[in-house]
Amino acid sequence: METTTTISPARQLPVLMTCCTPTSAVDDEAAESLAGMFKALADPARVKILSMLLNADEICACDVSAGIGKTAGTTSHHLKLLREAGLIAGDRRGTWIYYRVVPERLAAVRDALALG
Amino acid sequence: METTTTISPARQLPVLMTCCTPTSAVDDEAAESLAGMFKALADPARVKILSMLLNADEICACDVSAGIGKTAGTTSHHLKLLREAGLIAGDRRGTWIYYRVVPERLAAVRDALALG
DNA sequence: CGCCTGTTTCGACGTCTATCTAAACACTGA
DNA sequence: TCAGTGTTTAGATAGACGTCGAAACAGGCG
Repeated sequence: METTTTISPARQLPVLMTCCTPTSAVDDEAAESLAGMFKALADPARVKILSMLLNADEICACDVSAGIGKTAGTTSHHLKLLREAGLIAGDRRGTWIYYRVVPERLAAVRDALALG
Repeated sequence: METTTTISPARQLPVLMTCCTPTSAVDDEAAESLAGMFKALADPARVKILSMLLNADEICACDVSAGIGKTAGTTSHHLKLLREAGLIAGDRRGTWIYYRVVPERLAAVRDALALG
């Protein structure tokens, strides 16, 4: 066992970086939280939903099911996961529910991958 | 069933966008591929590994196990997943294997989340 | 060559996840 | 109020995933 790490401050970033220790970089809670956001995106159906939301400012939930080719129940399940991850938000207007992305939240995920 | 989507060209992006259809935005293969990259990041242990790699230019595989607090077998498993996703690359130099991130690949994931 | 250490693979186990059907809930409109 | 449509939840099932211990493999070193 030998530690042979090279520190590169220029590559450090605020989200995935905590300090300068070569071994452990993020604490357990941060890793868990970050992994949770990635997990919310780790499904083709949810990627499709997100891409629909990125192409249109907002979409009716009634269109999502057909858009991803899944049952209404399954679609509701995926929307719930994305909602719970804070990546999308929906509000009911009369009969239908309209969903839209939460840009700040999406930016947070993106920034975690920044290379400085 | 009624389609009530609003198109916003300014928000369209090259990765998650294919055309202007409000329902389906990315094809199945693209969604699958993108979801696969997110899945590779959808675990606290792998997030930690990536953050270690972002803080240091390269790290010895022998340090990863202690860094994430997992068995050698489990650590090898996670490194393999990250390697197969193309997010990290490792080369053997003598006794040890040194890993480093693949910036272009990481940037690809990041760009998929771009809001334009 | 044989030993040692680092790394990977294997087999197994428990948990989580995606998916469906069917039932329950929410809201609108007559 | 009731009927109809959109949405969510419940129950069930099949598959994927994380984890471990132990065995197998690989490369230095005496």
